[in-house]
Amino acid sequence: MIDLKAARAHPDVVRAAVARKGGEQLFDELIRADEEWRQLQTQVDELRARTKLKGKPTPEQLEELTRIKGELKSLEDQLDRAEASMQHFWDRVPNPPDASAPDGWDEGDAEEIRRWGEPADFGFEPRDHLDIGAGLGWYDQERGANVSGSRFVYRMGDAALLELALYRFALDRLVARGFVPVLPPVLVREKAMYGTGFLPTDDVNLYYIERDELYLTGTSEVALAGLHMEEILAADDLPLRYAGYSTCFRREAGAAGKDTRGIFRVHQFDKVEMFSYTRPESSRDEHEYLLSVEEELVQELGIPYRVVNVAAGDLGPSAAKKYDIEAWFPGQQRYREITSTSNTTDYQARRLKIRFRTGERGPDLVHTLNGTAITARSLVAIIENFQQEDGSIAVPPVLERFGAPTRVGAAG
RNA sequence: GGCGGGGUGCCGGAGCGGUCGAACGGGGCGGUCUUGAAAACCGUUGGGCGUGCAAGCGCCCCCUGGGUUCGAAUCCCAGCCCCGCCGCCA
Repeated sequence: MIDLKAARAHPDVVRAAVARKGGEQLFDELIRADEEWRQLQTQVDELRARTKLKGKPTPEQLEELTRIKGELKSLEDQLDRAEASMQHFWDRVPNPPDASAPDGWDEGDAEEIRRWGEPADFGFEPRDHLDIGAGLGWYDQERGANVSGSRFVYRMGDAALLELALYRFALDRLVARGFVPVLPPVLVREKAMYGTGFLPTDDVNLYYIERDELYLTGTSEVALAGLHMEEILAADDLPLRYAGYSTCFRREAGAAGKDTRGIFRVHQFDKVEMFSYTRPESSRDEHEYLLSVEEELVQELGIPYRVVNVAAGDLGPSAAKKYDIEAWFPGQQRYREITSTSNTTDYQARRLKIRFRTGERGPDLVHTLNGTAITARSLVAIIENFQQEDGSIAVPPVLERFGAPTRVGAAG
């Protein structure tokens, strides 16, 4: 949710910002509904004040009370409806994008910030991860589809070990930086999903267990953000940094026909996710920090990549600013997203009611940020970038001590 | 799944249906005392919303949502959560 007080004080400014995400209609509706709600609120408050009596009422007072209560009843019904309407739009107006997020609406409008590393010159026709793993029994799409449907894949053999090594590697590096490692729940209640901003706008992409009224999380961001919901944190504890490892579930509605090959886009994958709670004035620095951690991890693995600043219109509802790291994928001959870090400012914190004690004034909302450390997609990048002509993979040495096989797919 | 107990402020813990946003203790903060600290003493200390430049004023909140009542933290119903015991099963 956006800052309503700021929206009332400077509607033009907020409207213009939100318009870069296509939210100007919703914003106008919100302002209109808010005015109606406030007007009714004032009326109701005044009436209620008149019903406040100490001790037993006299017969005349009783009569007066009955009259006021009748009036209150209908006014309160109106107030409830007005509030519901206001809340409806408030839930949907997106977080205003940061001024430094470029204009635009899709991937092509992202601004490239820098490149690192050189795509390898193979001297042979590079294959994609599926071709490479084919003879090695790494990825079984057919049986995955048979058991679970399309976009479900078995990862087996050395591919499984490599993946686990990658997660353990990321966790190790994050713990060394002071992140608290977490194995979070992947089934969450509606309020956690709502608070993180995936509901109500993104519900087609969520798996839902109707019987227990629980949602499967598409990222551990949900459980990590929910970890402190409805809490007032101590200022001295900030920033709080967590590293969550979990399986992620996404319906990928609207992605039909896209990236159908291999494990690039699947309904279920694993991820190590960073999540920070900060003071408002620190979130920009924290965002740069999360990006730097992501880059260090990718650099340590030696994967060539570029960093892009995602266009305002391509941000989700929660993010004010987002950096993607796009790795070079030789099998596709282009850069594709492997990690993403967002500053959601106070948007999630307001929904989740996460505040911190300021000392002077009352409690203030924290800012929350998230960033991918490693996903299975990074493994795809490794397989494709470090493939050898003989079909083996030159595994990044750092992964060995985390259980990766030293040479995989080797002919000899 | 069955039975029982319980959910009150930062924590512990009271609360005949009206004078309770809430006793008392602890903690925090400010002060007195002290060379400094401790102890002692005094004071202070929940959140949200509306309105106002502000001081302030008003409304709402004692797990959540309904209900009874002129009036509910206190009574009734439903839900959620926590604790204990039994059963079943990873």
